Amino acid sequence: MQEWQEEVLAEVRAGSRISDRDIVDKVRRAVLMQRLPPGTRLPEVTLGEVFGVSRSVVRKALTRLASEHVVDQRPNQVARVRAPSIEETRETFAARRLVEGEVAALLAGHLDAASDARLAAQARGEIEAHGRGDEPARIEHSLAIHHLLAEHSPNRVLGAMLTDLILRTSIVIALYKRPNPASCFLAGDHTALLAALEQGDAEAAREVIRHHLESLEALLDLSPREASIDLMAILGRSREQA
Amino acid sequence: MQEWQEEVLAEVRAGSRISDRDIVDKVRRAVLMQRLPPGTRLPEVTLGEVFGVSRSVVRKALTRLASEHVVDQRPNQVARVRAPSIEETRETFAARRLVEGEVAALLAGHLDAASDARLAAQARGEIEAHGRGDEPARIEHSLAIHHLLAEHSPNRVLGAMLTDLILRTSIVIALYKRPNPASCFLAGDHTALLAALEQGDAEAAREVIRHHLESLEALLDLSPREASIDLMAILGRSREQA
DNA sequence: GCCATGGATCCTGTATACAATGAACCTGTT
DNA sequence: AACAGGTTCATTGTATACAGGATCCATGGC
Repeated sequence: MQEWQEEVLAEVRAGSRISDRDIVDKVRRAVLMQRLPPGTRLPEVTLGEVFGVSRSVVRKALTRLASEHVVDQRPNQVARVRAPSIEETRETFAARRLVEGEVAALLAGHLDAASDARLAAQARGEIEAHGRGDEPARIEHSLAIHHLLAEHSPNRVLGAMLTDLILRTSIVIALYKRPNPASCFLAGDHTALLAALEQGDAEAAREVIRHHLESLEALLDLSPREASIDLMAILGRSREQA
Repeated sequence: MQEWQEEVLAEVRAGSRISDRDIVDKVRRAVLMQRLPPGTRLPEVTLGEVFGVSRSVVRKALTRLASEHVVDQRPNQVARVRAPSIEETRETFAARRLVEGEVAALLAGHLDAASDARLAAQARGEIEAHGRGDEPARIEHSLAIHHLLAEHSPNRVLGAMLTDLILRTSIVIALYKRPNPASCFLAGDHTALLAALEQGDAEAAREVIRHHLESLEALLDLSPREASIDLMAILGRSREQA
C-alpha cells in the first residue's frame, strides 16, 4: 500500500478537486496498468487518505467500480481488485466477439470522414509505436481504436456494452498474457478493419473483428492452473505489507 | 408520493430488516409494475423515511439502480425514474435480439431435464394465464422463461448482460405499449422456442428469439411524439403532489 | 403582461461518529 | 507441536450534522 501512495498523491495534488469519478478513473487505470495487481486490498480509509477525501466518496467510487467489474465488493469485507477466472476470461472474449462484431457491422459504411481519419491516425500510431518498441504507447493506440468503435456505435446501448467489455478484456489480457513473446500486437488486423469499414462491407468487418479477438485470446496463457490466483483472492493473503 | 408510501410501508413491516438490496428490488419492481411512472422524483430522505433507513443506505441503492439504468442520477439533482427515449427503446431491443439470440443458440441441446421441465411449466402457465385473462400472471410467466434462459446461459457474462436487457425491455414495454389491444402475448412463440432448444437446433432457436422480439417491438407504439415524455422528464413537472 | 431578481426551501455532497462484524493473534491446553 | 478458545484490532455498516447547489415562488421593474 506504500509504493503507489506517494505517486498517486503527487498526481492528486497536481489536479484540483477530487470527486468519486476521479477516483474511479484513477483506480481503473491503475488496475489496467497492473499497478494494482488482482487481489489487492482496497480499504476505504486508506483510499480516502490517499485521495484526501472521506469514506463517503470512496464508498461511492468503490460501488461504481464493482458495477464495472473492476473490484469485488462483498458484505463486511475489504474491497479487492477482481481476478477474473480463466473460464470468465473465455466468456468475456466470446461476449466481446459477439458485441464488437455487431458494432463493426453496423458501422461499416456509416463512418463520417472525421472519425475515419482519427481511426486511421490511431492505426498508424499503433504501427509506429510497435516499430520503436514502445509497448505502452502501442496499447494506448490499440485501445483508442476500439473505444472509437464503441463511441461511434449507431446503437448506443451496444456501444456502452462494448465499452464495458473492452475494459474487462484489457484487465484479463494484463492478467493472463504470456511473459515472453513480443506482445499482443496483431499486425494488419486494424488496417484490415479500416478497409472493411470504408468499403461498407459489414460481414467482412464482423469477421475481421472476430478473427482479431480470437487471435488475441489465443495469445494468452489460459491453461488451467492450480487455482493459485483464485485461492490468492479467496483466502486473501495480504501481500502489500513490507 | 403519498399513494405508494403506505403500501410499501406495509410491505416493509411484513419483512424483517431492510438493506440496500431490498430497496433496489422493491423500487425496480415498482418501476416494472408501473407504480412508479417515468420521471417520478425519488428524493433520498423520502425514500429513507418510507423504508425506515437513513440516506446512506438509500444512496447506495440509488447508485445501484442508476447502474441498472432504472433511475437517472445527475449531480446535485434528485434521482428520477428513467424514461428511455424511443430511439433507445429500439436500440435496446436490437441489443437484446443479438444477445438473447446467442444465448438461445448456445443453450440449444444443452439443457438438463430439470430446467427443461421448468421452462415447459412456465410456458404452459403463460398460456393458461392468458386463457383466463390474467395479464399480470401471464407477464410473470413470460418473464420467468426469459430469466431462465439468462440464468442457464453457458456464458455467464452474456447471461448477466441478458438479465440487464430483459429488465430494460420490460420497462420500455410498460412505457410504450399500446393501451387497447389485448396484450403483448405472442401465441406459440415460447412453445416454438422450447421445441428448438430440445431438438438442439441452435440456429432455429436464435431465429425464434429474434422473431419473437421483433414481434414484441412491433406491438409497441413507437411513433415519434412531440417529446412529451422526454420534456416531462427533463423539465421535471412534479406530478405526485395532490 | 412578461421577464428578471431576490430570498426561502428543498435536496444532495461530504465529513464524521458510533455500532457491528470479521479477521488476526495470542494463550492455554492436550 | 497442534489445536481450540477468546481477545484485540482493523474495517465496514449506518446514522447524523453541516455546507453548498438547485429549484420555486414572490416581488419588482420594464
